[in-house]
Amino acid sequence: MGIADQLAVNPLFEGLPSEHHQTLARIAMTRSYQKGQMIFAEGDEGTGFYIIQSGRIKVFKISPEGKEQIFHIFGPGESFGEVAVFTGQGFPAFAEADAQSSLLFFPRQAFVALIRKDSSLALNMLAVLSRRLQKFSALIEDLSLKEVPARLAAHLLYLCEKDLDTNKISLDISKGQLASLLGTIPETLSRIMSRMSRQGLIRMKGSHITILDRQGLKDIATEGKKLT
Amino acid sequence: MGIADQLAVNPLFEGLPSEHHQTLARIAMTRSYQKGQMIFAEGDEGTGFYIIQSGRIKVFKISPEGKEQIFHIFGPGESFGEVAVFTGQGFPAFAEADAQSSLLFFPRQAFVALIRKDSSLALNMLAVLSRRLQKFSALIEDLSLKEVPARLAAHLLYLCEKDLDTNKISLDISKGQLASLLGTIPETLSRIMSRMSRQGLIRMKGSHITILDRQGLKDIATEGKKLT
DNA sequence: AATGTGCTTTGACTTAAGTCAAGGACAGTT
DNA sequence: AACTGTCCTTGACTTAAGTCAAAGCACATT
Repeated sequence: MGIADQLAVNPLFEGLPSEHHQTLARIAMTRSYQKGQMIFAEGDEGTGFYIIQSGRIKVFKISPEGKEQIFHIFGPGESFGEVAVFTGQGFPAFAEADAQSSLLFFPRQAFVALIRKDSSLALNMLAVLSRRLQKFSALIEDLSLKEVPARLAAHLLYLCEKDLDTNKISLDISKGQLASLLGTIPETLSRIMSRMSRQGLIRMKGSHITILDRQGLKDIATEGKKLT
Repeated sequence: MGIADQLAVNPLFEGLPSEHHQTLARIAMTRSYQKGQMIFAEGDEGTGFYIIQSGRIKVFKISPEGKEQIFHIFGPGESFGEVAVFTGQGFPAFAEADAQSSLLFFPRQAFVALIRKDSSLALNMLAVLSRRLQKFSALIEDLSLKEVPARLAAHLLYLCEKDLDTNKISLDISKGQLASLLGTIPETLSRIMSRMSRQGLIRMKGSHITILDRQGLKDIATEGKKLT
């Protein structure tokens, strides 16, 4: 499948005339990264943004003490680094390959020129950023208003929605990373997971989790119900 | 000053041809709100967005227990509620007038039609949303990676940047609201402020704060230095 | 000046979650 | 099968920040 065909099915570019997909494919540059390799650092000049062809990218910040908060882990088809393109300031966070990854890089100038010409592209980009803003709102809400058990419960239910009708989840990230994604540390996550197991809310076996009591989790996630 | 003239100096609309300001002024509707009046609730359908002519708007979320996290307090010239326009989903938070306010409401359909025609408007909107995303990133970072003293120190320095060269700040919101903005509660904020006073970092007199040791605050805000 | 109402501060206490340190479990390699 | 490194779990302890309750203050109104 050519690059233009990949772009045609991407939410950012869907609905655009196919000659625009051609143009986009021409300005895009393919870049490969090893697991653990840094893509950009916080403060780096935002010379463009990325779309993931394959692999997985972790976007995060680091505290002075070295603790890391993962903002999001992006997978194939998703884009990141757009914000710096439009603010003209540096990247607001770090990005690192979480697995061997292949990315498409869109240079800023060329992309902005395109967006100027095609207002559908602009609206698609507005939709993508707006949705991200919503995600961030939810994360802020969780971090400041909810305790770790609630955040975990919400996250498990979220993961479960993807492959609905089954109650089995297989984590595709390490528990340490999950902890960072939830704004906590591995020890705390581990303790809370065993409490949830003991209470019959979930069953855990390595990276496989089965949800046993959906309602129970929902109560903890949204109703402020406590986990004993 | 007519509405079109106000719009011409708004970051969202600057640089646009003046006939577009006319058009925008035609589709905008003026709405007034009393202090404490709700503008929209979380989940409400996003039928448009707002620009503040005068007054002050608080955008926030509420936990099941009733605790509130303020996302942002917007003042004259700023816009809010855009996200729902582009995601097509409901508003992700509550908005309430924090003072008697006069707003301009831009209905979704008409505004999207305009954005379709004018790519500069689209790019301005992208810049506004991107900057908001950056702000949110910073808030997430603070909430998960930093303690309350660091958040307060950063906020004081931020307030101070606005009216530079003087070290005096006069809070235009209550300390309770400041606490909520920082993701904490009034009691905790109060204690930390008196610790900062005792250490000679700030002087406090009602809602007037003087920064005595800028570097000291900076160390706490960014270097993970502790407040004894 | 007196009263009341809504912030703000302070004190004593509780609690969620982080730190430090020690074992386990597990996967891949030799 | 034994080894090695990494990740996960558990336990004992510390700490930041939240809760509850009681003053204290300040400002507006009568």
